[in-house]
Amino acid sequence: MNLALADCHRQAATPMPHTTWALDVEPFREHLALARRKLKAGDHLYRAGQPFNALYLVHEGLLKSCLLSSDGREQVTGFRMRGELLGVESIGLETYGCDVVALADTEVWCLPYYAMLGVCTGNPALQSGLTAAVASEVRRDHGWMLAIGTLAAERRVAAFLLNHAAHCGQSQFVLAMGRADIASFLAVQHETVTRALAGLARRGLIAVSRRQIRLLDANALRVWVEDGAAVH
Amino acid sequence: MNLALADCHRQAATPMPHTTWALDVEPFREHLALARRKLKAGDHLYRAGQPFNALYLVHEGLLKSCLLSSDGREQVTGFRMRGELLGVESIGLETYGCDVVALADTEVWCLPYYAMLGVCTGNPALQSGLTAAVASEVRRDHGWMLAIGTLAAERRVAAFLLNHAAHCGQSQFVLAMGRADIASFLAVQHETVTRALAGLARRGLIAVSRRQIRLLDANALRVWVEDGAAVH
DNA sequence: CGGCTACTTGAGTATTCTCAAATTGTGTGG
DNA sequence: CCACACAATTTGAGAATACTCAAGTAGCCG
Repeated sequence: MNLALADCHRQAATPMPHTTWALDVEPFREHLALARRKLKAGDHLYRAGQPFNALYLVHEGLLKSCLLSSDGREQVTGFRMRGELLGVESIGLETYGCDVVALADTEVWCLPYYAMLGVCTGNPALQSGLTAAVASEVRRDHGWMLAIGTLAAERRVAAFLLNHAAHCGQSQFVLAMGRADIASFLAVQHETVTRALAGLARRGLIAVSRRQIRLLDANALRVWVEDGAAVH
Repeated sequence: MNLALADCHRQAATPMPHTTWALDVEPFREHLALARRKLKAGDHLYRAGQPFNALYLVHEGLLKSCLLSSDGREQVTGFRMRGELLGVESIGLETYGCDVVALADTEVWCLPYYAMLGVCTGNPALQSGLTAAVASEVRRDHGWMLAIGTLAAERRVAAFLLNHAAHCGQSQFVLAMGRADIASFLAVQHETVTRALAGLARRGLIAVSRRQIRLLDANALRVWVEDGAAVH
């Protein structure tokens, strides 16, 4: 059963679209007490090196996951919003493999991993669903590899906005992440993100004011992204 | 139990290092007849759109997986060699989500997915191991996102070579993939790969002749890659 | 109202891309 | 076994994108 029904307190100001949940937690809820955890912008959900013991399902807010290499390089590997899973990258490790930081006020549901596995025993569909959820992370990452490998900076930013709009279910939204986070994720510099947004606005495809974004014509934007690739 | 023991016919010319298997197939072998499949360079293991029904464990050879977008952009999302799993990105889908092509003469073991799930029922450790294998794919992808997002072209190529050498367990090897495949994977142009290899050779870090590569000093190479990142 | 951080903008530079051509290696047929 | 066609790789030169550094602006928090 989808959890969207549980979400009956949404505010009129922000019409909540139907949420697609990465994982159906109801079967687990029957056996486990799912703790909630609230975070403020800047708080860490977990850090690389801490004992891995739980996955998290985002109920509200936005988080980023960051990978830090031994020599100090840093990479934002993804953003997660309502309905998405966190921590799957660390399954099979003893400690978390990256940092996850809230970018806005956030609430997550804790899914104690080993307890989950216990519930899965005797219910193959559950574990299989978990495996599928992890696999979909792989596909998501491959999708971004495609974007980063084949699109110029301005089109990457456009693809990012389109993706964000699709997740929000809205063409107008406020980016909780800063330019630097978007830049890291898209493998460009933060000034380049700024200029890309300005460029998209100049083309009449979007309206930008700081973190407030509005897609003026999402379809035209998508066509423009794909057109650039066709020029060969 | 590790399958490396089964590999007792290796040729003297190519000393086979201890193979780390992405998945322990012995428990499955007890219940399933694991078919083998041989491919020649250029053959497809599977194509996007074909019914998803099996994972594959590479026993010998090398393959690439490619993602093709609706508007014609193409991206190599990874290379897989002995011991590595293929098809995990398609778990949860009805059809495979990308193309996988052999880059050399290759042999894979077929792991019929739904039969595997059957075997996993009643053996939680097995399914949990499969989930962990998928999760490690996520980590691998994040590692490459880090490299692509934070390293200049020449250093990306160096990182690629170091990774390849580590997988082979040798500092001298023949790349089965062409410059274009490496280029797509690393998000640069194929001429850039050529120039990067020439540059690394000029620095005395490697020796290159077509696809024959030799790391003259793997440690120095690694230090050089990480040094470039430290300049900030 | 400071002081701070995030964002924007500009100018010059550097890396990488693009396009073209030359070279090398490979496989095939004579 | 050689000649030839083809594919992959290399190299060069100029152009373009994106980066770097620096300065200025704007919003936010205390």
